[in-house]
Amino acid sequence: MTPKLTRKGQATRERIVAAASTLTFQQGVAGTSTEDVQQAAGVSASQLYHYFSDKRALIRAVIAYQTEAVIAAQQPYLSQLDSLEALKAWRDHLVGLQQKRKFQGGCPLGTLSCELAEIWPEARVDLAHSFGEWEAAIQRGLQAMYDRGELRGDADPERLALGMLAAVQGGLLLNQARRDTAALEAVLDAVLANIMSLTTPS
Amino acid sequence: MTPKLTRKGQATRERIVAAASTLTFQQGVAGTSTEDVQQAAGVSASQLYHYFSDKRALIRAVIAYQTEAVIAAQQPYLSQLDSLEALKAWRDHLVGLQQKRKFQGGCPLGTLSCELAEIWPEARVDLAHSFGEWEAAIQRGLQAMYDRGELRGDADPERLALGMLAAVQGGLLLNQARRDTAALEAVLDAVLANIMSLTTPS
DNA sequence: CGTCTTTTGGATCGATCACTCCATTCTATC
DNA sequence: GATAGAATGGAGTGATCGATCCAAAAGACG
Repeated sequence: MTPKLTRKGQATRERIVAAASTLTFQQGVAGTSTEDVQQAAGVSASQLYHYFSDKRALIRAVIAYQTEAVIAAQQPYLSQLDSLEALKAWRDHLVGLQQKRKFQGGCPLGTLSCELAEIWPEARVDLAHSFGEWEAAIQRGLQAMYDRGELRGDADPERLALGMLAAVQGGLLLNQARRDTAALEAVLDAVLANIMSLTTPS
Repeated sequence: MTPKLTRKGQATRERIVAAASTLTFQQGVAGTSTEDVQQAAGVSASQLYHYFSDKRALIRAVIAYQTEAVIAAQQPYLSQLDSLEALKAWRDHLVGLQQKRKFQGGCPLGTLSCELAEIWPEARVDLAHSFGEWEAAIQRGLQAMYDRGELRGDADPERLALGMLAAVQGGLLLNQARRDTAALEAVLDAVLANIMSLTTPS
């Protein structure tokens, strides 16, 4: 089923996915033609269709690529969500990243989901799994706090993680539309304050 | 500048905008061809281009149309945000609406923003204003609570409203991807709990 | 009724897009 | 170094889409 790939072939495939990811992040899926990808990756049409059966296969690879990229970028913060300071550091990281990006692009997964969810069921399922992985990473951090007794017994790490992820997505969406981080900060601070109210008095 | 429109012409124009709004909500802007709109509205190509200079002009009309629709749908709840019960009623309304829609489509403005923000600056500005109107409507409700002394002095209605809007957007985005309202409920409840913690003890 | 403007029908055009095809070059493995 | 499979180059194709044009019908208004 899977054709053999030489080292050179793997590199070319990777280059195509990376170029497609950058372009779709900047211009959307519909706004990125296969020719755009070819040019950005420095490959010919036959190369692109040698590694991907069609544009959809390429975009699914982009989804996987961005999922890994997003999780990897968050991991350093999420892996040691052991205190409220760590939560705030994560918050500041997100806000700072958006400022560095000049408030452009929003969340790679969020924009993909918005564009594809209703018109391509398989992509929607892929992205739901991506969000699931991200949520799980947040949840592990909160669960660690819970297990250490830093969160009250009636706190629900799973539900808090899901709400946190939703807050990030909504904040980034408005960040993109408004070209400032006020909404992102407001919603993250609201959610963080809620978590803070669920900590055990020390 | 604006050509004269007879009553019949106004009706035709309205029909085109309504059809385009429905289609773009279901399939996105890029996924909706002018021919799709023509067929759904029952008009010919010359009619569409008689009332709109190009597809962009039509989409800007769609943005205005959806903005009014969204605000109008929220208004009954937002206009009397005079208690925590009213906030919860609004929350339940949003959740119930998504269930009725089978979790499809998300927020009309949110999806438009995701798709257009980076590739069409004017649309981004339009949508930022749309979000601004929506936020203002929420803020008026919270301000009323504040003025009545139901919110503590250090509560910031403007910031709370912005965070609330972001929570709605993020919740709806994940609602669309996951096909359930768990994320929407989680983030709204977190934000509501935060507001509740800012109420004055009665 | 007459006439001027608005509205409508429908064919059509040029550009763009996803995708294909065939020939050629490279590379792994023995 | 021989050979089979993988990788590449580049022209080309059919379909779709946004947009245009000209002429005809409908409506407003004296």
